[in-house]
Amino acid sequence: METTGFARHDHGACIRDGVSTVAEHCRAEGLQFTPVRRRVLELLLEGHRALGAYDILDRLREEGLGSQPPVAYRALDFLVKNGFAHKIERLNAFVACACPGESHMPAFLICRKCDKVAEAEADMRDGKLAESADAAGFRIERAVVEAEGLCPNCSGAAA
Amino acid sequence: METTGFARHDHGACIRDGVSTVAEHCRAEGLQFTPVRRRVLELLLEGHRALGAYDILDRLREEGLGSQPPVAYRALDFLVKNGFAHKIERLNAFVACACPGESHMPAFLICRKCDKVAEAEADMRDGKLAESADAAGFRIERAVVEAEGLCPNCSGAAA
DNA sequence: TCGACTTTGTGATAATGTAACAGAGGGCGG
DNA sequence: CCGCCCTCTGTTACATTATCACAAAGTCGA
Repeated sequence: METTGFARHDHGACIRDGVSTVAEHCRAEGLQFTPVRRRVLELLLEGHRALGAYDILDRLREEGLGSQPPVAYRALDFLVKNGFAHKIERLNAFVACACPGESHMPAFLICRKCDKVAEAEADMRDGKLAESADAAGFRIERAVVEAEGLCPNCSGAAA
Repeated sequence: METTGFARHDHGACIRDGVSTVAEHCRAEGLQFTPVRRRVLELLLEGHRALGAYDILDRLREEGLGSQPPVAYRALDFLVKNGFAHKIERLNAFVACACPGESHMPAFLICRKCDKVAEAEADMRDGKLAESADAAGFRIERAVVEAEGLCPNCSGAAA
């Protein structure tokens, strides 16, 4: 999988595609893609940035879609549980998934300057960590992989 | 680096060594290894478990070493900043570093049953993630790698 | 001893996340 | 059509995690 997000691309299509892909998945699996959930996904897709739950909540409030924390958290839980979004633990924030519905071990590249987030494939089944875990008899079920640094745009502009 | 923490070992020595190694580093670098900081490190070393800031604070309070959140957070900040402890983002909790003072890219194996945490070496400079990052022109500076699963002890006992 | 600096004590508050329960709405068998 | 079940939503209250600001105390070298 390639790391989109930093590269220039047709972002309007990016949002439309993301939403429609998720909508289709929901239809296929009998999940309810309600207005709140759709709107939260759209917000997450805007900008490939991680948004805090309260940022989301503020936007929902402005739009009359809900005003209390549980509204935002429930929508986010739904998206995360079904693989349509991910939580960035380091930032206590959320991003839309780059390939919704596909089961995968996501890794994230977080730019510390512009806060954009790109998704990459981690696949802990190879590499040193897997060896260490095997050696210790540890069974990895999930993994959080979050790399922080400078994205190509910010790397050139200012070190 | 091997993943101690799950293996049986002389834990008394483990704590003593951890504390004295850090003490020495502090002397060498002119850092103040104050009673609060020392005690927090000891608490973290007890059990190879991640402790929340407020767990720490409760213990400090019992012992008359401080009663307000900033006391615990400041000691933890000191330990983390100087590489004597790490924060586990997934748990909002802290663990003592397994090899204090050495600069490294730590990874963590977190048992979801007994909550023990072992430290391993991640080294993002090889593997798929590094390739993806390179391809995207992203410069990785730090990385959070936290694997969750079952440790050897819990894996045998109950799946 | 003085002065600059670091560390600690303390109260207040911000930011993030949950529990619990009542109401709204939709599908479906009767 | 009715009533039931189930999911989703609205809302109050609260729990947990983390930071700010400022004063007091300690450390250390000149």
